[in-house]
Amino acid sequence: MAALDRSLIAGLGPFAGLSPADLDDLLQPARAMRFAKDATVFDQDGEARSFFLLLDGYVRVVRITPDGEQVIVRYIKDGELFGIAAAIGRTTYPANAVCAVDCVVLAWPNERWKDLVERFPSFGRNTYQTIGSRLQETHDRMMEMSTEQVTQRVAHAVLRLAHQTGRKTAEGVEIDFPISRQDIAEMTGTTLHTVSRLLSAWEERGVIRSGRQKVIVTDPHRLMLIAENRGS
Amino acid sequence: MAALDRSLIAGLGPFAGLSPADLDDLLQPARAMRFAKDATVFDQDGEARSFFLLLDGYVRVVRITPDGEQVIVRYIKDGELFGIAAAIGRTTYPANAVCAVDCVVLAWPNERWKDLVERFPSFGRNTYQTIGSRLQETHDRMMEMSTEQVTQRVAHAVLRLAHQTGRKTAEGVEIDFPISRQDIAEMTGTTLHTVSRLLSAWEERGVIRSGRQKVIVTDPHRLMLIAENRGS
DNA sequence: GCCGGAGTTTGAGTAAACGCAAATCCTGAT
DNA sequence: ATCAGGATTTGCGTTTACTCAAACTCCGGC
Repeated sequence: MAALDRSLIAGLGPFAGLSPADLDDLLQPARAMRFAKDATVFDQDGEARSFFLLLDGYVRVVRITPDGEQVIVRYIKDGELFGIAAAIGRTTYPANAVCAVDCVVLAWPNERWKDLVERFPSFGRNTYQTIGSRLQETHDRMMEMSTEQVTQRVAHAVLRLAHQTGRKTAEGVEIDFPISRQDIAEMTGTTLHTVSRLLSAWEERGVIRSGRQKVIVTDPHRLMLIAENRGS
Repeated sequence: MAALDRSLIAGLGPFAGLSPADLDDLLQPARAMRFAKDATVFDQDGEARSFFLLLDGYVRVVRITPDGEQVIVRYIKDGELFGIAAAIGRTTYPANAVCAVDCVVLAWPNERWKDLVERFPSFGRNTYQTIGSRLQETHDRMMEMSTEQVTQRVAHAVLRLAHQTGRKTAEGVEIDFPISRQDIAEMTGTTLHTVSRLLSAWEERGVIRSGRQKVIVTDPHRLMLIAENRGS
């Protein structure tokens, strides 16, 4: 196997502040892998053997309830670490990771975690910061679930997706991967029917354009007003 | 000021695996503080100057929404760290910390965080593990909020409190600090009215005994069935 | 012992969102 | 070009839990 090139990961958040030589060292134990759309990178409760960096694509992190319902925890975009159970002392993965599109992934064996963090402290710090901001985000979503009604939650979710993974087009900001009504429902704790009704109403009023597994936000400001419960 | 005695923290989870000498070192920069019931240890968005260990009492971690609603994120019990913004690279506290009863707290200046973690790596590992399990717990609650209805959420919350902070009495397991219907509502994303109706119904059926700011679980098994949506 | 106020209970009406059902649309595969 | 199946839309009845309102209870302080 040819060595991986350091340019793959140079400049990515988790590796900020590392020298070219460090990057080479860090890449040494990593393996590159490809996954087709809808393939799972790891399974909930499966033994955590590796931690991952998403080089290209989008990964959906999904938890399954005891009675089979799905909840989408977050979307991972390229440049982000995921499956970092090792960092917090877990031995199994807490959720499924499913590719929303074809993906390219780097995988490190979990045994190397301790070693790598010791040799590259800034990598450790960056990773813990990532975990911290995810904890923060999760709290934010928990607050939304507690205090907002469905309309606002869906508006917030769409705005968040557009902001984090949006791609500018002629019509507006388009969410950069295929996303169904069902997906949005699983992010916001509602049903695909309700999501469909909301999106239809917003399209009516020119706030978004949408189609099969596609959402384009054409009037972010208006959508923000809806999210804040201050707009039509 | 007299030096703090290492027996204060010996045996607590965050300090597992440290020698008596290490404990003394660790305590060196710490200050003990007392807070009366309802006093706030730190404020949401306030500059994070310290991180804390709860020596005695119970602390409620509360987030306030932009329009003033409160959401109880978690309860801290004695022996737990809290306000560890520094560990995840934050400079402000993400929530309020309010004493549910009179409390005794140790506070370390945030500047010492990096230093302490470097000198006592096991302390760092334990702390990150704590953060990890809180992330986990938060995800669990988010799933509950997404997929369960109010009855089950309240049942789960009461069970969790009884389990984590319960005190055995003649009648059953009593939650160890004063907790109002309003508090339970703010933990589960509902209203005090609905909580009151549920508790009354459960008391009717002998599952709990309750009073002013007091809840005793007399039939945990039955309550668990309710939480799983498999019981009356 | 009395009083004030926070905490709690309970009722009635209402609104939000779900569940079910059926029709339609769209896309990728053949 | 056709077709099958997933995705979406939409209507309708129902349920859940909220809101508003009012009464009640109990504890702590004077």
